[in-house]
Amino acid sequence: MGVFWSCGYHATALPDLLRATKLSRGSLYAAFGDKHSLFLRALDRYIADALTRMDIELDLCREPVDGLRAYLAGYVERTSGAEGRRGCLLVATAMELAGQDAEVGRRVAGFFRAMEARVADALSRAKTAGKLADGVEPSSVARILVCFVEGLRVVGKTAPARNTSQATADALLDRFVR
Amino acid sequence: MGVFWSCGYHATALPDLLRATKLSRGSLYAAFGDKHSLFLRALDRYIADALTRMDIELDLCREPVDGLRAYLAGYVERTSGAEGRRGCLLVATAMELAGQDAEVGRRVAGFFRAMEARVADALSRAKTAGKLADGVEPSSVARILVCFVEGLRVVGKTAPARNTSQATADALLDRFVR
DNA sequence: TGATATATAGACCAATTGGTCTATATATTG
DNA sequence: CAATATATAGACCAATTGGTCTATATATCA
Repeated sequence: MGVFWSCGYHATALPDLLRATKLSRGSLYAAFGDKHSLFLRALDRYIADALTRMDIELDLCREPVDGLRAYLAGYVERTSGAEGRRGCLLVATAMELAGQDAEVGRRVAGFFRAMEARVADALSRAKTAGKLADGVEPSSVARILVCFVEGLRVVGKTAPARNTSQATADALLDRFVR
Repeated sequence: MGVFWSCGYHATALPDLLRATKLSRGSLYAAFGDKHSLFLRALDRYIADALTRMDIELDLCREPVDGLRAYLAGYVERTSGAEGRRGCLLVATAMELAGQDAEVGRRVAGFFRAMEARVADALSRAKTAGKLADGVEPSSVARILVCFVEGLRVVGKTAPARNTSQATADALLDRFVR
């Protein structure tokens, strides 16, 4: 997964994968079929990891607004400095392959849907707890936040300062919570 | 430019470029040096186009808030349906190359800076005109909007409906203007 | 131990990559 | 018209691509 993450699909060559998996050519093809299948497995793992992390951050037991803060803080962390420069396998894949490769496209779309649903759920809980500003619609704000964090990943490629990104995320969320 | 836009840097092969430029191999190399230089030229053109378009949308003579609405509407347009699925050369390049290729990295960072400056300027003008909500800081909101539109480009790869994206953009801007 | 299954290294393959070069056309110009 | 400059098509190149296959180790197990 790491190689695809760092280099992207096309720029990852077989020798890179052999080095990373410590497998021989034969074993790799026996285990995964081909490069594309292996990539799909890596992408699935990346997506699963991201969603379980979200589930932790937006834990149902927690104050929903605290969960959203944690969720945004996580993105700030991963999109600044060196981590930011490394980028995101999902966003890179979305841009590189989602338009042309149907199997990839489905996964990418599914991820965005799943992420949006989780954020919307947290916002709904915050709303019933009376923590949202007037006229804030969970489903709509969920879409805003998803776009925002994915945009952070893009801008993160220029390795921005953590403080700046954190302040930006705070400024955004503050318009929705009370 | 179009080929790189549709396919990305690595996935664009020489024959594609020959077909697109209607040049012979020799002429292409005589004119541009190599694939990388040609790509840089395409990227520069794409960036220049994007910035002049912004300058039109955010025209100084216009009401600044109207300008911001036009700017967002333009992104909504380009990130939904088939146009959305095609994606954005700049975002794709940011994800594919910005981390590894310094020349590309500089251009990408420069573009984000230029875009943010333009948005911040429009917001400043809106603020002095008393059109912004209380406590809205132009520089901070500019960063928010840049992240948002770049996020739109990412999510746009799944070809979302125009109405949804437009409603999302409206909901966001409405939090900042009065 | 000896027999068998599994994994390894790496030779090998056709196709494609980015890039160079030359012989031929096609304009341009005197 | 002839002479020259320019652009063309496409042969050619070494390197690399994803992928297959075989001979050799290395375990596993009776």
